[in-house]
Amino acid sequence: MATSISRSPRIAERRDRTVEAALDHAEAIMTEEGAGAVTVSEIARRLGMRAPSLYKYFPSLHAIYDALFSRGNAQVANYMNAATATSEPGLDHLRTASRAMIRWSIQEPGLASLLFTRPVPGFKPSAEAFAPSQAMWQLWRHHLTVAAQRGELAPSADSDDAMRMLTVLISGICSQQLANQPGASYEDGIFSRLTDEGLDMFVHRYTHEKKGTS
Amino acid sequence: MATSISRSPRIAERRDRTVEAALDHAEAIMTEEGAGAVTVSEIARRLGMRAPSLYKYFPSLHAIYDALFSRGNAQVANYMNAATATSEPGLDHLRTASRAMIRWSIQEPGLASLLFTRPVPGFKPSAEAFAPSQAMWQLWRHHLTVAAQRGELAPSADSDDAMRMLTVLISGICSQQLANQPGASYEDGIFSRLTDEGLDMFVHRYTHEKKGTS
DNA sequence: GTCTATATGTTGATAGAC
DNA sequence: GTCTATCAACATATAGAC
Repeated sequence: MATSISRSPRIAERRDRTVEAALDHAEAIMTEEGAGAVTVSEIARRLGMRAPSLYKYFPSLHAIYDALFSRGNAQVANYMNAATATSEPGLDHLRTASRAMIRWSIQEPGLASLLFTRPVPGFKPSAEAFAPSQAMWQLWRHHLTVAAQRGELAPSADSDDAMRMLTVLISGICSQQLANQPGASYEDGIFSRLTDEGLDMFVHRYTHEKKGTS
Repeated sequence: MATSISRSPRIAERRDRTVEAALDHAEAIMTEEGAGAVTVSEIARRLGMRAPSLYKYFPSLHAIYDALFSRGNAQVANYMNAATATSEPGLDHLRTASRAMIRWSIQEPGLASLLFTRPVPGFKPSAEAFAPSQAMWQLWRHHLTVAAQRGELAPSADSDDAMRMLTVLISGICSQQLANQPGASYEDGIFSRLTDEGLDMFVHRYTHEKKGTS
C-alpha cells in the first residue's frame, strides 16, 4: 500500500518511512483530539516540517484521510486475525471477533470513528480504501452462516438482519463507551464490560427462535 | 431558558425571536453538514447579518453550542413525552420511549449527535445544559424498576447494567443507521427497522434469567 | 525534497462609528 | 443593534529558489 515506485530503492524506502511517520502523527492527532482535528499543518508541525513540504508526499488532505482509512482497515484486520487465529469457525469465531473489534475500537478511537462513522464532513473514502472493510463484514457474515449450519445458532441467524443486529450491539457498546467514559480501558469500561452479556443476549435470541412481540 | 431580562418586554421579545432564529439556522446547519460545521459566520450569513452582530446575542461559539444542547434536550424531552403520553408505566413505556428516541435521533441527526456523542472537539456542555439529560435517563431507569416490580421483566433488569444495555441497543441502532444509510426514514431504514426486534431481544434476555456463557 | 513566499480562503473575536 | 474595519490565527494549496 505504502510502497512507492522509484528507480532507487533506498530513496523509496526513505520516502515510505516519511509517509508512515506522517500517518503515525495523523493517527496520534486523531486519538488525542478527534478525527476532525487532523490538518496538514499540524502533521507537518509534528514532523518538524513546513506544511508545503508535506504536499510532496500527499496530494491533498483528502488523500491523507484516505491513507488513514486504509491503514485503519489493515490494522483492524491484523488485530482481528491475530485474535481469532485459534478460534473455531462459527460462533466461537464471532464471539472472539466481536470482543477483539470492541477492544481495538477502544484502543484506537480515532481510527475507529473514521472507519465506522462519518466524522469528517467532506470526506468519503475511495472505493479502493473501502473495499477491505466490505470484505471483513462478509467474513463475519460467513461465520454466521457456519454457526447456523453447525446448529450453534438458529437458521434465522444466517441472515443479513442478524448480521446487522450484531453490528448494532458492537457499535452501540463502542459508541456508548467512548462517549460516556472516554479513556477507560476495555477491562475497566462500564459499557465494554457488557460485551459478553450482549453477546449472550444475541446468542440467546438467535438460538431460541423468536417469540411474539408484546 | 431563552428569556432575557429587560426593562422593555417588546424589545426582549424581539431579541428572543432573533436568538431562536439563530438557533434554528444552527440546527439546520447541523442537520445538513454535521455538528462540526456550525460557525458564527455561517449562522450570521443565513440570518442576513454580519458575523460581529451575532456577538450581541451570544458571547461565543461555545455559548451557541451550549444553547443548542439545551434546545436538543428540550426537544427530545417534548418528543418523548408526547410519544409516551398514553403509555403504561414500566415495559410499555420503555418500548415506546425507545422507539421514539430512535425516531427522533434519525429525524434530528445533528442535535442527536451533539447530545449523545462528542462531535465537536473543544466543546463540553455546561452543567446546567447537561442536567436535563441526566434527568431523562433517570426516568428511563425508573421505568426499568417499575417493569421489574410489575414482573414484566426479571429482577435483574432493575439495574444500571440493564439500563446501559438498553442504551447500547438504542445508540447502536442510531449510529449504524446514520452511518450506513443516512437520509433514510425510520420506517425505511434497514437498521431502524430492527428496533422492535432489538427490544424483543432485550426483553427476552431480561425475562428469562441469564443462562451460562459458552 | 526542503525551504520561503505567496495566494486565497476561512475562522473567532474586538473596537468603535452610527 | 447594526454596521465597517480590523486583528490574529488558522487552513489548503501552488510557485519557484536552492
